[in-house]
Amino acid sequence: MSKNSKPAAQVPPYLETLNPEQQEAVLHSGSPLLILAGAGSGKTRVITTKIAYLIRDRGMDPRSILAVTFTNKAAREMADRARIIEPRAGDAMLRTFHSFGAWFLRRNGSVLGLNPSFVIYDDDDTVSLLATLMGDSSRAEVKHTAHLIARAKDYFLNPDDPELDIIEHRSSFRKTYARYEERMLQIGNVDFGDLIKKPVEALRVSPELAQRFRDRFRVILVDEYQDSNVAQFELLKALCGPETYVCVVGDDDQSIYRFRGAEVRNILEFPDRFPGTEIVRLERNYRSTAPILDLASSVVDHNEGRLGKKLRSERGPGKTPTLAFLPDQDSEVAFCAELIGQSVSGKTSRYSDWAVLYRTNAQSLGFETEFLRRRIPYRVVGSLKFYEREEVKDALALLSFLVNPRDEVAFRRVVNKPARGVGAATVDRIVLEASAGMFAGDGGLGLSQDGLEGDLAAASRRVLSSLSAKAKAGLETFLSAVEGARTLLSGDGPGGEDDGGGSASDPESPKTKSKKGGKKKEAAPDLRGGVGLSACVVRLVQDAGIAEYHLAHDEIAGNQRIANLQELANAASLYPAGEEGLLEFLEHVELDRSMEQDEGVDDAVTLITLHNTKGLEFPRVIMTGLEQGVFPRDDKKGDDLEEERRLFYVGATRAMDELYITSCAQRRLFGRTQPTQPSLFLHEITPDAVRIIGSCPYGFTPTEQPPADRSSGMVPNRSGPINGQAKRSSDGRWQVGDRVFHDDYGYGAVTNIREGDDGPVIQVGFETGREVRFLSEFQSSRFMKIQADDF
DNA sequence: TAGTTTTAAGTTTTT
DNA sequence: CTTAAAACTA
Repeated sequence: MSKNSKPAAQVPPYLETLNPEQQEAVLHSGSPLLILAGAGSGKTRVITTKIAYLIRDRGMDPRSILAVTFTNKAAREMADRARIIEPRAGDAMLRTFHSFGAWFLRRNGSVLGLNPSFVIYDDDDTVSLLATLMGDSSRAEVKHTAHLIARAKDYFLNPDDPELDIIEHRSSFRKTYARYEERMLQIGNVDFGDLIKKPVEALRVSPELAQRFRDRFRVILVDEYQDSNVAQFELLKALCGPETYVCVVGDDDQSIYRFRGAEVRNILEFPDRFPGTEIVRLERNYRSTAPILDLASSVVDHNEGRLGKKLRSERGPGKTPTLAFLPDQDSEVAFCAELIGQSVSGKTSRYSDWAVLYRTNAQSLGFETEFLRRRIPYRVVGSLKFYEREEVKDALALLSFLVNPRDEVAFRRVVNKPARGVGAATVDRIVLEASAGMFAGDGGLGLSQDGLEGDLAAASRRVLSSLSAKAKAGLETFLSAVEGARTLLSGDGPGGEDDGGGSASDPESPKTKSKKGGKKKEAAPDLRGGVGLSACVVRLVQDAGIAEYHLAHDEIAGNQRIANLQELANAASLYPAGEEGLLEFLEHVELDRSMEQDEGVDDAVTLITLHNTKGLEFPRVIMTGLEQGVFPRDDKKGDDLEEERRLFYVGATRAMDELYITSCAQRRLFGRTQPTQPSLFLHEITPDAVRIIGSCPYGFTPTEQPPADRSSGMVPNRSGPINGQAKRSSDGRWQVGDRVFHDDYGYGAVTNIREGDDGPVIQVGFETGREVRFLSEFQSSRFMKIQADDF
């Protein structure tokens, strides 16, 4: 309704399929723009089209466009879709806030004294560092403090900021925060919060830098703006000059990241902060049928303090959502499996049409084991377990230390792993020596001139001579491992050709997979080093003894540690050799942990937390665990409760055609079964917006009985056929070819048996392709022999 | 001091 | 019930 008043006539053809509001949003120019986009209103389409339009019809240089999102998934999707409309969109900068911050700091961090080869500390690393600063404090206390520091950075608060009291008023916190910052600066690494906060500081410190960026980015688009925090707002402000075109997109009803500093006021007050803002509302929902939207709205309507908007379904009537009351979580899992199984075998849907939503990651376990048992293919989204594994973190610590020898956290983690006689006392001495080197006024060696400040490798060498023989030898092993990898990394040096490490320029990784040499007790585990970086990773992991260390554990517990290390090395092979490539790899690992585990399974049910569903859609959705204490969590009230309610809204509006909600009468928590109350949100649903099945708790009236023919099948008893016959597991000996079922790995067959030190070791090949070795007569609860006809 | 056993604690949600 | 931290022993 403004300057772009007659679109239809002059609109390019690719815009004609947009509705009038969407067109207005795409064509708008001249003033800041706030797009209030309800769920399923074609928001991503508008942004991608707008990018394409700016390039194609407004003659914008793609490189002058910056679009930021909150998740890597969203960034990728946006890039893909924009490129389809306009190939040159590939040159625009489409990144997450954090990835943009890292990109920025690598190039411009020097104005703050930051070395370009910094490593990004994750939450665990910051806790480790903080622990060294907080000496006698308990682990919980350290974690809490780490959280407060992260929060402070979200709010763009420094240790000396008066407003820091909002976060924590105790003065001891200020001191700890200050010491943490100081230590971080010495180490030369950054945490997540720094990726946002430091760019703002850099832009403020250097007006020339700010001007350069304002000249470069003429257009800035922000997606999911309702989840931005104060620091991100400051970054946006700092990047914007008077000429910059700003467009933010969001939905206040979908703000679900308050807990990590998201500030809804950013979107509520955007028009005040950016004078002259125009607002476009997208209120036509193309995703869900009307009954689904009715249900979602009836709950979120209970929130106060929203901008208020009315979503209309463009799809019209549909199936009434179903609310199932179930006795316990086992029934809930069975209910979902049954529902999906019947629908798929009845050919009314595919597995990939379905998504199971839950509040906490821990809830996925039950679904995983039952789906494995029933052979329902599934995909768990966003479980970042891989990078949290001990062996993977060890390998990454080695690589981090290689890049930044001042990295105390990484050093402490791996210098004495496996045990080499370098104990805590020795490590403390080295750390002290390193920091002494920083301030040493003794001109004796001129230590602080050539970049050796805080260098733990250099400090180690300095103390070597004064150590015991054992510690000295151990430390030398470690140092030479790192040194060897450094040579391999930088010089493409000839590197030992011993172990298939291969030259870094080997064009393809040989697929000559042989059996793992089992019998021999030789030390070197069979890791293969493929191309480029991965050769370096393998070399380092082997030389430093990490591979050997974890191989020992594999034999005992039947774990996958060596395989995981191999997987990490494989991931590294995607990056070029050399320090540049290594930095890229590490940054990717820290910033994008979503493993693309689409291993061939194309038709699979999605298991996902409610938070992770943002931006996604599925034909059929099951929201589980609608009980007080689970969803919402019991201590939630006020603003926090409203946020949980929005989370409900987000979950429900993911559904296109069918929505199911489950609630259990009792649930196991910490191993104990406890009675539960139905979620508050269930009470808030308009009674006729939902069809209820199962036994209703007090306070709920069934609107309709379930169809008689189905109700029995819907809530089956726990004893499946497999369970019944499989119990007699451990009688008799194992033979090659025996069928097994394992709670974690699923179905498989014994492929090899051999005598180990502690009894027979059997090797099992699972359907997923994994080969796992198990020791003797073991954990029969997780692992059992089954009969052929069950299989 | 390293590796084991015992005890306590804990699950939000994520870049 | 599972994991991490303290406590304990060889």
